[in-house]
Amino acid sequence: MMQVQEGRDKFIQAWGTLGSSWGINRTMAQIHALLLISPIALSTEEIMDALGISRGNVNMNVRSLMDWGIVHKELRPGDRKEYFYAEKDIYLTAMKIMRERRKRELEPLIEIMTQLKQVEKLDTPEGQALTKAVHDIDHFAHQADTVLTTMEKMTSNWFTQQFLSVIKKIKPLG
Amino acid sequence: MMQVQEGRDKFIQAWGTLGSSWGINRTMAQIHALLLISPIALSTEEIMDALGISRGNVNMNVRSLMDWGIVHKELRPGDRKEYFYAEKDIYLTAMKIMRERRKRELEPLIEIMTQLKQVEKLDTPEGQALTKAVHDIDHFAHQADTVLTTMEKMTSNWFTQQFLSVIKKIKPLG
DNA sequence: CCACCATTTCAGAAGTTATTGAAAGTGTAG
DNA sequence: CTACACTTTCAATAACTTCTGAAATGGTGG
Repeated sequence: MMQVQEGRDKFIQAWGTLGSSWGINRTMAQIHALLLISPIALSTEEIMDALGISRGNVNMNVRSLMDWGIVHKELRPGDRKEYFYAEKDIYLTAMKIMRERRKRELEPLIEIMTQLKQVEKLDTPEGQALTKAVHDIDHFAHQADTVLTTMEKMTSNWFTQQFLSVIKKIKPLG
Repeated sequence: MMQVQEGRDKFIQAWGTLGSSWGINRTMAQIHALLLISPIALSTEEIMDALGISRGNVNMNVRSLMDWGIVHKELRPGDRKEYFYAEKDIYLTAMKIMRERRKRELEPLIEIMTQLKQVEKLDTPEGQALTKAVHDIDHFAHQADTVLTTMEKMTSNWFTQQFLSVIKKIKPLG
């Protein structure tokens, strides 16, 4: 049977590979994996040691992960160091990644298509083919945007409801 | 008002940029864009000239696009050259890309998680955190797989129906 | 305001991926 | 079988991305 240490290594390695096949860099994905399976928040040094990478590298990638909103900083009283931990809810994590990609990729695409709709409408085959492609992609992008935005809202509702149901369980005591 | 030539260039450039932010390489995306807005199938040489890239590069990337099933080969009688054209239905294109990514990314992920479920279940915080992460990701991956597979089936049904409705319009004559 | 500890930045090094172009391979017509 | 017209491969190299580590910056307690 596989030992925990071996499992952790495999997990980190697998997540890194998956990350790079999405546009995410290997190290960023590995740091994310490490934090995901760490029960406690880790310092920069601990991440450096665990993955054998430099201080600068950890800093840069941890910052990106925080930009994506899937890793957070923890400050401990009487300690100047920063400790990092990952969002542990995998659905929420996936949703945040989707949200970020929608913003970074879909929105610019829609913007460019809007510009391209300004192309002079010529009745040449070339002109028509371009106009059709732009129209179709614009339409598609808007639909995709709607679907993803709806999913985002559903998730945040679901999240809010979970949160409220937890609150309800506590409140009756007061 | 923007001219057609300027529009084509912008379109190709935009698609290339988008492609690279997804894991697709720039040139592959640009060739796809070029074929998408070309009313006729293009030869290797025509693609080389239009994008200013080498023969080998065109060959490799056109082949990848055909692997994804979004570009096809056309043979003209009495001509030894191969001509390439893109699938013009943007929804079908998107679906084929999804299908391919599901196969290439989600399936390997599920496989690795299945392996990792074999990790010895220890009651240490480390062991528990790993077990939870593996379980959650496995569950999520299966759900995502189901959603995407369902979408694939819906599209192929929709496609079949479109196809059948075209057939129906023709058949009554026979 | 200084000393200290931690974070951030960034230029150069290392590593990775894409591209070229020429050589090898393929298949067909004569 | 050979010449030809194309396609495919692949080693060298170019382009790009990531990583390092040391220096600059930031912020806190004394």
